[in-house]
Amino acid sequence: MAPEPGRSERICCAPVADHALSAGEAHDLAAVLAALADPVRLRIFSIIASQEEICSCNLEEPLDKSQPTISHHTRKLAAAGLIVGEKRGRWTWWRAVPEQLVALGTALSLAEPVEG
Amino acid sequence: MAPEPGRSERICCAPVADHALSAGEAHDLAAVLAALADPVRLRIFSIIASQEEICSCNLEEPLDKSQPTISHHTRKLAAAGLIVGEKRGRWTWWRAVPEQLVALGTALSLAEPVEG
DNA sequence: CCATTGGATTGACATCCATCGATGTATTGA
DNA sequence: TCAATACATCGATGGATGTCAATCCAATGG
Repeated sequence: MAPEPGRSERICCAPVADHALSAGEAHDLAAVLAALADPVRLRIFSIIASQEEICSCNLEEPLDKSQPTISHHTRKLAAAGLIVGEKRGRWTWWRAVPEQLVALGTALSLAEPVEG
Repeated sequence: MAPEPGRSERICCAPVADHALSAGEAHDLAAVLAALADPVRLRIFSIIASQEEICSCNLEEPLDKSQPTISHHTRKLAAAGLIVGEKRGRWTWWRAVPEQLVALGTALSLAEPVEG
């Protein structure tokens, strides 16, 4: 389901404010942040994450977006490792990946208050 | 220094995965995420946040970007409430706003593991 | 085998955005 | 007053992105 299954989008453990990020670190972290930096994707993710699992057919109506648009956004969220989809019968069921979200929160957290 | 000083970009305490975000909540949160969803801005922020304070003149060289580009990015980070600038003499000194980063991390963290 | 349905893909379009050269503005120092 | 400097702003440009209509594909059910 994910377009790039082998691609490692795992976020490293280093908090943003701990040291100056390298170009590579910034690139990887920005990719995951970009996946959430859209109101529609953020709502899609919150709907998926706040439930056990949900199929795409239940996303169009509350978000008032077309089916291709929903498909486009779920694809991006999956590519970022934030959700995973499983095709059962005719429907695709989406689940959130809590580990990736927690890793993102950790990466953004201050290691310790900047000593002033 | 911040282009929209009165604009409230403060992130609410509600984690993304706790409930389905409203359009307004998603809009506000996505705006802050978008500010960090760029490799150059992420590196700028990490440089600023990992030091006490720093002036813009020390950002161009390590990032290999032009002065207008750096100014453009610092403006966006400031608009998102992630950094604040203070003009002292000829230089503008930038400091990170830890509260906003912590608030972002909180908003993204899982409130509690989804009960299966 | 065929109609239906969930949903991915394609193509097109409009918009946003990162980037930089050129220029403007304010401050410093001579 | 004038040159130099730090930085903001403007205008242009190329690339990325959100959106949807049209289409294609796969699975279901008759």
